Amino acid sequence: MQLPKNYNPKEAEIKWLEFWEKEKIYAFDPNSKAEIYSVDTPPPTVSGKMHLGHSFSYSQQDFVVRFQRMLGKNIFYPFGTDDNGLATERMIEKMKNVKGQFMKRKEFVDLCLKTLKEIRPDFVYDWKRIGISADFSIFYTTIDQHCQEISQRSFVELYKMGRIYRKRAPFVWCPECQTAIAQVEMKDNERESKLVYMKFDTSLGEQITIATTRPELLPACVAIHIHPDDKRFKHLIGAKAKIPFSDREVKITANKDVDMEFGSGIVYHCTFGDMDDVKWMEEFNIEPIEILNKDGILNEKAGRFKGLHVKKAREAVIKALQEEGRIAKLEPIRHVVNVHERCETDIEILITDQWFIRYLDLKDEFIEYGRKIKWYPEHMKARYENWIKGLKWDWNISRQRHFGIPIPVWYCRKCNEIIAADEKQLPVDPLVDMPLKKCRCGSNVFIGEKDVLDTWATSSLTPDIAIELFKDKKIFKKLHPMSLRPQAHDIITFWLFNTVVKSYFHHKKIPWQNAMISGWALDPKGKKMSKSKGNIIDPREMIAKYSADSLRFWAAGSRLGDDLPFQEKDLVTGSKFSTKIWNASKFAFMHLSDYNLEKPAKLEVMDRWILSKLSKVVKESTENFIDYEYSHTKLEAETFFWHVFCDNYLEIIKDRLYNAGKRGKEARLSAQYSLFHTLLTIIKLMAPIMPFITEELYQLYYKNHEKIKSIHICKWPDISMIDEHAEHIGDFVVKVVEFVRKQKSEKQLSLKTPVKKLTIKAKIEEKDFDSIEAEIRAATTAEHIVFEPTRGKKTENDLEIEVGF
RNA sequence: GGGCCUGUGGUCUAGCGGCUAUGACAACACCCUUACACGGUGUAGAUCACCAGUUCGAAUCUGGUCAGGCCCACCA
Repeated sequence: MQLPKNYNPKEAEIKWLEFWEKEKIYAFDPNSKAEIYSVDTPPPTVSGKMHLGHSFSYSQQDFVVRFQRMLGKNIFYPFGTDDNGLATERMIEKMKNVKGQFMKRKEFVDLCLKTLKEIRPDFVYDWKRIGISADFSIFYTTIDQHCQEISQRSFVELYKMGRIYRKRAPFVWCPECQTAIAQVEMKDNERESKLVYMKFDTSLGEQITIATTRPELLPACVAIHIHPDDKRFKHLIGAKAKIPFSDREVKITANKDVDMEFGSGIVYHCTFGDMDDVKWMEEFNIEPIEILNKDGILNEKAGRFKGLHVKKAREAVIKALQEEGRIAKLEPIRHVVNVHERCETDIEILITDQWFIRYLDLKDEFIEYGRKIKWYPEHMKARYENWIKGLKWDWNISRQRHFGIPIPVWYCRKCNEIIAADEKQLPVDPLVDMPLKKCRCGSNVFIGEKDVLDTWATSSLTPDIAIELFKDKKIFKKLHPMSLRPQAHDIITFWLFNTVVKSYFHHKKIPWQNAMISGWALDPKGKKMSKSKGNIIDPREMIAKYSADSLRFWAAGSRLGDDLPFQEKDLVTGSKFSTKIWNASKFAFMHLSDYNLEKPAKLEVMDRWILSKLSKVVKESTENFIDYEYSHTKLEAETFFWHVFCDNYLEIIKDRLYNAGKRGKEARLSAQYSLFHTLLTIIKLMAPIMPFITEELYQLYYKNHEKIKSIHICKWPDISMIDEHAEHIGDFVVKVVEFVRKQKSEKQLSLKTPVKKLTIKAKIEEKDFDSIEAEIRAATTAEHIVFEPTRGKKTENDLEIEVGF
């Protein structure tokens, strides 16, 4: 069998992708009796492009899945895309140059759906291209009817449980997107700003100075706070302060939350500058004064500043204060403001009607559930618990957007009663559909809820969504809880946590037994990759330049959970590995063309040596893979292949393979047998990491013998041919060979140069030496060998070698 | 401010109680050896961030310091 000189990954990888799909190699079999391994695959957010971080973490989960498949398990590995929500909405607005808010909802939603349909196949192809072995026929998109139904059903069930409520409450709001956003959707932006020192009159006659970065909220000031221990000001507690530009007076109250060091040491309490303001509002039972509209423009309650946008109002208030001589000073300040991560707009806190899931009373249960899940790596659990302990708000699930899953409720026009959809009628669009029953008051005139569900309210149901693609209820029992949730560490606090929450409510069970948490791909300097920094690496370019296998090989180089700085040269390593295994296989297949699986009566020492070492590698690799330590498996297989198998074993057996006449047919057969099994095992060990080239090599030679369609459904190697004695002798041979090589190298001689006389003194039995003398002779090109066994006190490692040229 | 993680030759990395501390890339020297020059063999290069402790013995365990990363909170 003659292999082409070079391996061409560009052609081969596409060929095998098509083969796997056509032959349904990764299909889940709902009727199989084999143990199931089910995966709650993260649905990537459709953005038209896979980024390097995706290829990193999805490769890592794929290593594990492919390993589990080779253990003979029935793999349930669905694939979905997350294309519901604000991210998609903004993407479509950009792509199509439209604004959702100026369109009819239906029209906009249709445009989104149509556009998604166009771009989705390309997007999903990126995942196929890196060799993700999901069953792409088990497919969902979080905006499809199936997901809508499940998501709305979850809402209705929770509503019936009394877990969902609607409340008018202060909440984080994006004036640009005009929707409520969650805590996790915010990010910090550092900014140059002015700290404004404003002078207020008090009922005691003296003036006080208050420092703020938000002077425009002046008309919304509801109180002044002073620390009760602040000697400078405590006499003012109980007095009143007059709000400039209005007739209002507010109370000066004692509040121990005040930081006496910041600004002037006096806080003005507005509606709402930050979350503290909200907290104090409740604590002191103060009525808010809402001066901001949803678009960030001040309303009539702002008096003379009405109609101005926040930023304009800020300047206007400063100017007005200056005119009245009420500015003590303006201090430049660098501070951090919260912005909406999608559009980088400063967030506001507004009082709006929102839907919430009540869950703060269940923190202990959620922590308990987290402890039932096995975390890989374990320390990631700490992040989960930390997050729960710090939770302060119920889960806001409503968004004031167009594109999303509608909240399935109506309001009775007559009595304002909330009517939830009937489970039978799901999915519904309350703006189009009507409830099945009349209101209790007898009315049948309803107003549909306009709000949609936040995307996490749906993606927290991915286990249900994926499993229910099979209508058979028995399947659910087999698949739930799922075996594995793979994901990256940045979304532990929402996607992972939210899924646990939903599973708690709907199933009273953990959603999965194991969670494997990947790290991040960082830029070469170890910094996070982001568009704004311009340090993005496009995985597609890397695949085109190297190969998907090389990219995966790189991703296997980092331990689970660790971040990995990207260096392009690391992809070269993967490609080199491919070349090496290609060439080694070329050699092996050449010498195995006449081999027919016969087992020799007796295995030569060096063959027992390699098989024994291989057995240990297999054992270690398997154990590591079971613990999600694919990087160890990769490293071990790599090192064994390159340095034990290629550098030494192949060199040593060449003589037997080429010179059967001199060394004997049995000796050659023994080498063939070992070569066959060792290489096959190496290819299998590497198959989860490098699925393409291993498939290519398998199909070229081994398939004829193994009779299984693809290497990826072959059995994971299980060999135990440990032979300590052979290892000892074999190691001795390698030491001698290496020593001679070194001598030749130092004398700048070709490795072919014959050795006239090779003298070896070692603690090896003569009969053992006889068994490998021919191997040493061939591998060192020695013409004459003198062997002296050493006895007595010398340790086993004692070895004296003399090389005479 | 709280939590978690990390700190090993120029770069990345293995090791996580006991050997002259892995390996890759880069550098240098040599070798076209019948799988591979997209290769092979070798050489040089690390006081394992710093300090203290536990121990017969620490890169490895404990405490502290410093530096970096991530998450959370705060920033009136």
